[in-house]
Amino acid sequence: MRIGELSGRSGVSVATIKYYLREGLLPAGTATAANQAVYGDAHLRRLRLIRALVDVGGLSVAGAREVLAAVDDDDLPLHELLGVAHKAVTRPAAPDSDDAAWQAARAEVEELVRRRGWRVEPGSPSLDRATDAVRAMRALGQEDLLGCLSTYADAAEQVAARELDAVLARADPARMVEGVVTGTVLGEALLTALRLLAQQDASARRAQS
Amino acid sequence: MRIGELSGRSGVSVATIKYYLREGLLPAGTATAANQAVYGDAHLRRLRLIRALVDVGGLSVAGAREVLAAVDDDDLPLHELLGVAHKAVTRPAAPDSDDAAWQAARAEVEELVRRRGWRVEPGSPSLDRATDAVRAMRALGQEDLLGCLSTYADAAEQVAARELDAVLARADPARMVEGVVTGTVLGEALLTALRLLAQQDASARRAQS
DNA sequence: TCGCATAGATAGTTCTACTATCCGATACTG
DNA sequence: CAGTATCGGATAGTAGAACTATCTATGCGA
Repeated sequence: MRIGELSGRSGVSVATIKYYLREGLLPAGTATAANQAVYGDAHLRRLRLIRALVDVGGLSVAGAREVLAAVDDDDLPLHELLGVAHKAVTRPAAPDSDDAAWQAARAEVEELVRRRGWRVEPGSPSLDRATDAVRAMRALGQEDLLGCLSTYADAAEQVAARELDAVLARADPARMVEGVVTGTVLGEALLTALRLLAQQDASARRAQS
Repeated sequence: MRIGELSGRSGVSVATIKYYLREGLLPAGTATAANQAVYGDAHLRRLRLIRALVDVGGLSVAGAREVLAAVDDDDLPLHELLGVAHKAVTRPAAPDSDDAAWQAARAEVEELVRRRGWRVEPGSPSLDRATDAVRAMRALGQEDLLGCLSTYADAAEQVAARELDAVLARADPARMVEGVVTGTVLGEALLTALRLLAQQDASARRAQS
C-alpha cells in the first residue's frame, strides 16, 4: 500500500504520517523508485499504536518515539522496557523539587516503599513524582489526605500484580513487549478514568444519604 | 506584602504572577495607590495551589482557572465541584471517538458501570475516556489486558470511597472544597506514581524468580 | 499523454505558557 | 530631597510542541 492508502486506513493525514516518518516514530516504507515507497500491515499497526500512545495515553511525540525505539530493540530486557515506558508516561519534575520540604516528603515516600518491601530503583522518576505529590499535599495543608496513602498503595499493588500476570501469561515474547507498553500506558488511562467514575458514584451516594 | 515579596515567598517570578493575575487565576491585590497594591496570605496560598495543580497535577492554566473559579463559588454544591475538577484532569477526546468500534467499547464500559451499580452521569467525560482506552486496547489486539478491568474497577472503588470519606470527614465546608480539588488532582498524581512503583516491584520479583 | 499521487525538503501555523520591555507613578535610601 | 529601585498595568515577544502547507521533481495509471 502507498502512503495515501495508509492514511485512509489509519485516519491519519498524509502530512502527519510524513511528520512521524521524519521524527522516526514510523519506519520508512520500502522504496520502489526515487519517489515511491510501499508500506505494509506493520506500518498500519505501528500507526495505530502511535495514535493510542499519543491520543489515549497522552504521551508526547518524543516520549512515544522513545517507547517505540525500546519496543523495536529486541535485546532490551522486559524490565528495562518497563522503565522506558514509565519514563514516557511520567510528567516532568515540578520546578521546586529540591528544598527541605521535598526532602522530608521523599523520606516519607521511601519509608512507604520500604515498609511495603517494594524493590524499586532508587533513581526512579516515579519516586520523584510521588514525592512531589506528597510535598504538595503537605504544603497545602492537606496532610489528612495522606491517610489515603496506604489505600493507594494497596490499590497500586493489586493492580500492578494483575497487570504483570496478564502480560507474562502471553506465550509470544513479541506480544509481551507490546503488552508491557500498552498495559502501562493505556492501563493508566483506564484506571484513572475508572477512579473518577467511582468518585462520582461515591459522591452521589454520600450526597443522597 | 507587595508583588516582589509574594514572588520571593512563593518561588514564582513576578512576570508569571502578573500573567496569572491577567488570566484570572489569582485575584488582584488591594490597591493602595494608582500603581501600588498589597497582597495577603490568601494570595500566597492561592499561588501555591495553582502551582500544585499545574506542576504536580498537570492541569493546563485554563483548567486550573476553571477549577479555581469553582472553588471560589460558594453556592456550588460539592458534587458539582467534583465534576469541574474531573473535567479539568481529563484529557481531551481522542480524535476518532465515534466509529463502530468506539460504540462497542462504550457499551462495554456502560455494562461495567451498570454491573457495579455506579451512579454516573451519562455524559461524563470519564466515560468517554474509559471508552477510548478500551477501544484502543481492542484495536491493538490487546483484548486480554481487559481481563484487568475488574481489578481496575475494584481498585478504583476502594480508592474513591476512601478519598470521599477523608474529605467528608472535615468539619469546615471550605476545607472540604479544597479537599475535593486537591484530592482529585494530587490523588491522581500520587496513585499513578505508586502504580508505577508497584509495577517495578512486580516486574523485579517476576524477573528474579 | 495528461493529470494526479508521491518522496523529500523546507517553511509556516496554531496553541500554550510564559518572559521581556516600556511607561509613568510610587517608595525607600542616604 | 535627589536618586535609584520597585511597582502596576499594558503590550509585545519568545520557545517549544505538534502539526500543516507548499514546493520540486519525479513516477504511475487510464
